Formats: sequence, structure tokens, C-alpha cells
Amino acid sequence: MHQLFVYNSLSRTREEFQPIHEGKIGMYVCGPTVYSDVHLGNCRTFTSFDVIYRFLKYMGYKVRYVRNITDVGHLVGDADTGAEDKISRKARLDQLEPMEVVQRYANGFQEMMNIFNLLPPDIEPRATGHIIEQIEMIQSLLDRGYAYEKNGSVYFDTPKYISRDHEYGILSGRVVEELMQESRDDLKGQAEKNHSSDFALWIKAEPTHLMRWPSPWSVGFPGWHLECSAMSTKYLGTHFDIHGGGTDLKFPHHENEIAQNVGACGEAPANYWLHTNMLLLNGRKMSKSEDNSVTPQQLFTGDSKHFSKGFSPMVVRFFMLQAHYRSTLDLTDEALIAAEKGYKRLMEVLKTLETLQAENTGDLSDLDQEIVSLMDGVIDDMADDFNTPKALAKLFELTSKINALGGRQLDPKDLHKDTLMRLQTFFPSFIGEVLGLKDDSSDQDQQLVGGLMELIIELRKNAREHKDWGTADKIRDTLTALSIQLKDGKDGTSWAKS
RNA sequence: GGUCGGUUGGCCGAGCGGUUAGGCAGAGGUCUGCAAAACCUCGUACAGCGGUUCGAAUCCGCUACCGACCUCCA
Repeated sequence: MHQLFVYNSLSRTREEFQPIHEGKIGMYVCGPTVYSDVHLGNCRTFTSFDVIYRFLKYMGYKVRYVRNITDVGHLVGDADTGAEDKISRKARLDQLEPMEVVQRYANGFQEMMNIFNLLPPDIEPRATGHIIEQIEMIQSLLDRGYAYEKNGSVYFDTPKYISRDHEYGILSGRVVEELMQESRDDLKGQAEKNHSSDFALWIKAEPTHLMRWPSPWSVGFPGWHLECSAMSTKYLGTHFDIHGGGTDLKFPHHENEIAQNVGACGEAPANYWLHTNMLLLNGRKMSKSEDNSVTPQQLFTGDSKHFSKGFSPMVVRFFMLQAHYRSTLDLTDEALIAAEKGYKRLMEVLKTLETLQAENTGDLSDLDQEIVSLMDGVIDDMADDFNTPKALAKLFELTSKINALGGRQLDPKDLHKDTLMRLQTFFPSFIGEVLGLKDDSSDQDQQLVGGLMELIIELRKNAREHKDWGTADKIRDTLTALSIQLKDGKDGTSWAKS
């Protein structure tokens, strides 16, 4: 088995991956807060973790992948100054039940994940379904002296945490003294919190607040951060392998999660922290307020001033995989057009690969060795912190070999039967199962079109045999106008949508 | 202001001290009735200035610019 290396945000280095339990991996990824439509950036993050999940399984690990849905507790504004829960706020504005808001956007989210061909996680728990677990965790933090109650709300006590030799800021590189400094300044206000670096575990609900649950401290609702600690602990235990999320969650969300877990359970939750980087649009942060944003829907239809045309979900997925998950990725019209062509080439070569025949059964040729080492390289690249762009580069080198064999620029006599068999298994399964790429074109029409095209190609072949170039070219030109491209090869004619 | 990350050829994007990334676009060629597709070859890029080193896109320092987080955000 290839040794896996992952970049750990905690140590800021690439580390050899060692699972806690041989052959098994527990992975928790912070899911969306369902108070609005999915952000395209969300799609990139979860696509990255989807490939990670798929590759870990491909390597033979038994993975338990938990990705939550946050449907309560994520606040708008500051908890001290009349904070409002995001879901609650949206419910009030739209005059809906909070659960209607949650349901609507959770559905939309899952639909979109489906469209991008993401595997569903093994467990997709919701914060509102784990109020009791969260209350228990708060109690545990209070019992251990890591939290304090103020007027029915409960806060995490960061100075206490620090005073017991725990490193608050370990993940995000925050400087403790600074946080303390800020705290002193903040004491001048009438804030409920003792220090500005403290954060809410339980928030007492205003009478008008829509989402509320009874607790030992007040009728209220849990704070953001807590749901992830509670749910990861419930489903993966107090100590598991991988915790992931977008890099913007490092602080405060993940930092606070660590503090909560250490405080309540006595140990940091995860061995490896993986963070995905941001998606940019035309070199800048996506931002609605600055008119620099695009929704997945707009990207698919091309209904956006930023794009000249629409791009299919698989093209977008392929585009995302062409960059490493830890790098920012710049979404531009030009780059997507380029990605679309590359993606189509990859889909086309899958068909060519099926038609290849190998003749050699003797010694392995140089070509065989080249192909084998490229295949091994693909896995090596993935095992090195899930380097999809590097793996794709090798896949494209294999693409050239396959096409050359198909077009007789390379001699099939040089290809060993075993090599071909391996290639025909590996190549499609890696693209489909690990990268999660599939042919977009709708299956329904495909059979019909396939039959028609067979007929047309037959007719054109006859015309060409009679040197009736007029008819042959008319067929070709008309098809071209319909975005169907004919490819005349040594073994006859094939076609593809252009 | 603080913390962290980035600046690679026309565009996107790997790269982690010495070896071709790759995709798209462009040029030339092979093949072809012509064309397309496919294949082959090519451009000689690493923000700037110093330093370390036999050797730096890769390490260190400074400068410039960009971005993320610090407040809701993947």
C-alpha cells in the first residue's frame, strides 16, 4: 500500500498519515449553515473533501465520513449586543417556520451536492437533533471549570483555558497576549462576557426568538462551534483522525472546537486538520456586495455577466480538481473554457480505451513500462496530500498514449495484454470512482442519437467509397453545425459532441 | 494594525535545492480526398533587490503588490 501523506494545518507541515485504528479512518467535515442557497465556494470545499473521502476508500480504508448540517446557533452579529440566530432571522424575514427554512436550504444543498456528483457522507447529523448532547457538553465544561454562566447564558472561559497550560490559538496562530490585551480593553464595555476572546456556549433566547430549547440555565439555544464538538464526539469519539473544513473556519470556529473538546473531553478532537482554500472570481473574493459573485445555477446556465456561456457541473468539478485543494482557485471564463476542452478530451479517451486491443504476451516493452509507471505515479500523487492536479497531469500523459495506440501512431504490438487489462481497469475507475467525474451528456437521448449516428456514418462511408465528396462533406458540415464532430480514423469513423 | 498565505510562460495551474508538470490558446510537422480529430515537435516562465549554496522558481532577508482571517462566511 502506498504511504499516505497529508498536510496538517496544526503543524503546518506535510505529515505521514497514521490512522488511530488500523485500516479505519474517522473524518469530520464542517458542513453548511442552511440559511440560504449554497455558495459556490461551499461546492469547492465539499468537492475537495469528496475526493479525499473517495481516495481514502480507494486505498482500502474503511472510512466513516461525518458532515454536519448546522441549523441553529450560527449568529448574525455579536452575542453580546443582541445577536440573532441566522436561521431565526431568515425565518422571521420570510415569515416561515425556522424548520421550513432549514428544510428548504438543506434540500437545496443536498441537491447541489448530487449535481456535482458528491458521495453522501456516512452520517449527516443536524445541530437541532443534538441539543441534548450539546447541553451535556456545556455541563461538562462548567463542571471542569472551563465555562461560566451569566444571566442564563453560558460562555467558554478562554483565560481559564490558557491558565491551565492549554494553547488557545494553536491552530490559527493567534497570539494569546493579544487576545488578553483585547480582553482588557473590552472590559470597559458592559459586555456579558468576561473577555472578548470568550465565546458563547449557550445563549438565552429573547422572548421573540423563534428557536428555543429548555436547559438548566435558560430557555435558549446553543452557540455556534458547539454543535460540531458535540456531534463529532458522538459519532467519531473524543479522538479521531481527520477534521476538515474551509480555511476561513480555522478561526474562530475550529479553534473554539479544539478548546471545547480539550475542556470537555480532556483531549484534542483530531490528529490531522485539513483546510481547503478559497474560490476566487476573476482574481477577487466572491462577494455579493461588490457585485463579484456567481451562483452554481448561473454558472451552469451562463446567465452571468462574468461568463460567456454555461458550463456543466462536471466541467466545473474537473476545473476544481485541476487545482490543489490548499491553493486558491481563480474562476474565470477563459479558464473554464480551457477546462471544458480538457474534460471532454478525458471523456473521449475513455471510449477510445475501450476499443484498444493488445497483442503482445511476451516481454514488457518500454511502452508498457511507461504506462505502468504513469499509473503508479497517479496513485503516488494522490497519496501525497491528494494532489489532484499532478495526478491529472499524468492522466493526460496516459491519454496521449491511449490516443496514439488508437490512432496507430503507437504500435499495439508493443502493448502487453496485461498492461492493457490493467489500464482498462485503472483508468476509468480512477476517473469515475476517485475523481468522481462522469460523462455529462444525458443518457436518455444517447441511445437514439447513437443509432442515428451509426446510420449517418454508414451513409457517408458509402458516399466516400464512391468518391461522392459533395454528399460526404454535406453530411459532415451539417453535423458540424449541429455541434457533432466526425473523427475519421484508421479503423473507421467515430463521432463526438463538440 | 495583528496573524497566516500567495505572486510561475498569452490564460489556468503543478512544483518544495540540481531532472519535461499538465490543460487551454499559438507555431511547425505527420496522417487524411480535403478538413477535423489524433499524434509528434516548439516557446525557454518563475514580482523586484540582496544573501546562503558548487547549484535556487524552490532556503533566508528586505521591498512591492494580491488575498484570507481577526466580524457573518467553505
